[in-house]
Amino acid sequence: MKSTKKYGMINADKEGMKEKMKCKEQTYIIENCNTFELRDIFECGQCFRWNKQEDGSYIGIVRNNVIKVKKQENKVIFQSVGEDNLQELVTEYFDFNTNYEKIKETLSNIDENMKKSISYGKGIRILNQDLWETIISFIISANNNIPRIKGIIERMAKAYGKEIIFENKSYYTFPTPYTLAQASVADLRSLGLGFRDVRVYETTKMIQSKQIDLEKLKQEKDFEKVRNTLLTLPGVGPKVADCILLFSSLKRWEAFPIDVWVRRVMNELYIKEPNENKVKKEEIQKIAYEKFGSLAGIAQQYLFYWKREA
DNA sequence: GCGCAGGGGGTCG
DNA sequence: CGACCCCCTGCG
Repeated sequence: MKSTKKYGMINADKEGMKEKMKCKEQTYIIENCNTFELRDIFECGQCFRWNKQEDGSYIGIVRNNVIKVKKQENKVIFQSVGEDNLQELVTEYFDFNTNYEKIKETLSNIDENMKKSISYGKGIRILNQDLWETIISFIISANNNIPRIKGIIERMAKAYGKEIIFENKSYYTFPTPYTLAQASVADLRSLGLGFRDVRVYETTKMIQSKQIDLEKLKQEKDFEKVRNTLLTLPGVGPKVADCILLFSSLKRWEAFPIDVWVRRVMNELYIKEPNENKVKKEEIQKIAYEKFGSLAGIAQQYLFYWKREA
């Protein structure tokens, strides 16, 4: 592993502050990197701000940083412009302190289905994404499709985030609760949120005012308490709550988001009810815990990715 | 090519 | 259990 640092600049933010943010240009390389496939990580449905480039690399925005990732054989190369130390950021965000080889082994021993789905999505890692960003992103995901979700988030970032220049192109950070709270319902509607405008507006107000304190929520150990708190946010129902629990820095692998794809695959593999719509969520949940235990969320991700792509 | 219908990572009332 | 915004996609 090696790491280099240079210093560059990005432009001032949109709040009219004249001083320029100091921004590091960094590179970080991991050799012999197991369990890391760009496509598996970025296309398995957990994130919305990574885009494939023509050369096969991916560029994404993480906190106040733009990161480019490419893979060459067993080597992963990260380049960034932004505020944070790249090595620390990457370690946390890509969950490098977790041993996925071990998790895959454990799950593979459960049954043939898991074995197959893992060999399909062998490079998946569950990202530790910013809690606030994950909440808003998955509220937007309700009854929506991925290209449109991505478009909405990009427009929100462009309107309320900070600009960062990376390789002569502009990127925009995800808005903070404070900056997004300046958007009216009509502003949000004009960004294309549709009926989700009120939900995002009200959730933003609740978080910005600390009526719901995300920092405190991160400290809370009790799973059901955290989940129930999330469920008080407008636009957050059971499925969205479970996505937030699983894909954010809350990092709760016991969360098991059930959408139409998961229902389909769970029914097909384990329940075998002729009419899959008759299967109750509670039953799917129960079977998931019996089979996968505290790794249910990760198992879900392999199954979801496998069935959806195939 | 262009226009149009169908539907989508659910939530809420 | 139906409505919900609006883009994206696919087909004619």
